[in-house]
Amino acid sequence: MIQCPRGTRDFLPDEMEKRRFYENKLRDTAKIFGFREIETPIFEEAELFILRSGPNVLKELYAFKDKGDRDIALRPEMTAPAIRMFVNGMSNDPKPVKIFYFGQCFRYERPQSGRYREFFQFGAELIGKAAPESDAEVIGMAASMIKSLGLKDYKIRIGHIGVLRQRISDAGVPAERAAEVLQKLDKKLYDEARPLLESMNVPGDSIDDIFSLTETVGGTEVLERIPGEAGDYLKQVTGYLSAMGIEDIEIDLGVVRGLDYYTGMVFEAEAPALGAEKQICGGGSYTLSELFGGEKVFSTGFAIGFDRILLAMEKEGIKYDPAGPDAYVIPVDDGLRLKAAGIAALLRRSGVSADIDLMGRKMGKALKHASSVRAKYAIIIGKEEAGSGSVTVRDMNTGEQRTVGDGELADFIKNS
RNA sequence: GCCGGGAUAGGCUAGCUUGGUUAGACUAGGGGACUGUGGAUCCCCUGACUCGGGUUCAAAUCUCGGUCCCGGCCCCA
Repeated sequence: MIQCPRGTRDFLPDEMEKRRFYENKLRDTAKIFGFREIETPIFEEAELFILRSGPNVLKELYAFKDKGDRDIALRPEMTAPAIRMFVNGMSNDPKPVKIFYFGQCFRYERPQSGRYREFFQFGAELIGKAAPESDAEVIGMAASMIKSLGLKDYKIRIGHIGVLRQRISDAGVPAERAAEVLQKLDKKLYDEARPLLESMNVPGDSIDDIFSLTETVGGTEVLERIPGEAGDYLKQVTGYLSAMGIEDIEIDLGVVRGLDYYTGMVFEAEAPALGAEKQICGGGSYTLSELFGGEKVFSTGFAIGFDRILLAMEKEGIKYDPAGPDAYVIPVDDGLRLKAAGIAALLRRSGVSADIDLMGRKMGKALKHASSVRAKYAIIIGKEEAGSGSVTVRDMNTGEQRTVGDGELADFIKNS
């Protein structure tokens, strides 16, 4: 037997129906916010991702040479492709450009719960503006998406990478070593960060100052403790969010987010029930287009880990019930199979989902089968009714039956 | 990449400690009891020891390695 490659999954019909249902909830929310869907290739030139994330991403990239000796990589995320697309084909579109995408991404990592080698991301980018108002629009959409799925136990945290970068730079950390420091701070590894900073001749009171900044966590009231522009900026962001009715957010200047290209506001959402892989959404404002040969354009975006958020919903007991066909057509005997095929076709032409017995089952077994495929109605094609151009319709929940003329059948089912 | 725990029909499992019947049950699927009425009951059938090597008269069981899953570390764009 050949199994799925490590870290990949098959989606059986019940699972697939559920995924489509929730994907479409996310799409609907994005459209309501005025975003439009795009699609980019599943593989790109490896260079694209190296430009965005640095050469160390290579070890977790599905990268290979194609037959034309091109360096290709399966996409590990979709922000870089989206911005590449913007630079190539949308840079003169009216601003802001608001786009969203849904698709699979690939990372060569050790799989565990909520982490696959092939996984699905839903993301959006607002390109052409980075201001409190547009940042709030993006955060607000992310929050609406999570809510639209019905997830209850989650937390959204907003930070500002600019203020921390500035403080580190002011303290005398050379620019090329900032990432090292930020990485320790992201994990709140103060015991490791302190000697690191000391080795860069950062004075002790500056270190304490940096640490306390990353510990600025709480409701919007902690914004009072953030001096200067960044504090004002976040105040405005939360002001807009509040006007949009979004209050359940936390300020956390310890939200660092790994990459260099984030410039200001950053945010993430987590579902605590998921344990180690609890982050379900991450984003912020950035500039990336200039790396791909375009003009420098400020953008704000985020991505939702679709697999993880479904997992979190499952842990909360959110159930999805797959639907069955509206009608299941059963001929009473073999002489009526042609008529049954005609009735099924009639229903389908009218937009009623209709399944039909193809196994040659007898009445009893056929009804049982209709029940197990969750049909709403069984359409029984019998000799007696056939004479008068009608069929028997059985409500599979109540067991009630009535005779309906062939011509009225589709409307009868649609209107029920 | 590192540490640890697992894997028995489509699903859920018994058996493994202490090697020895035809690998058992439940569920599912197909058929029948029942020739035009389901979710009940009964009967029949289908269907599994993750893969490969080793030990042994004999391996689901002991052992080594691979694969995959799970928990944690690293990473997490």
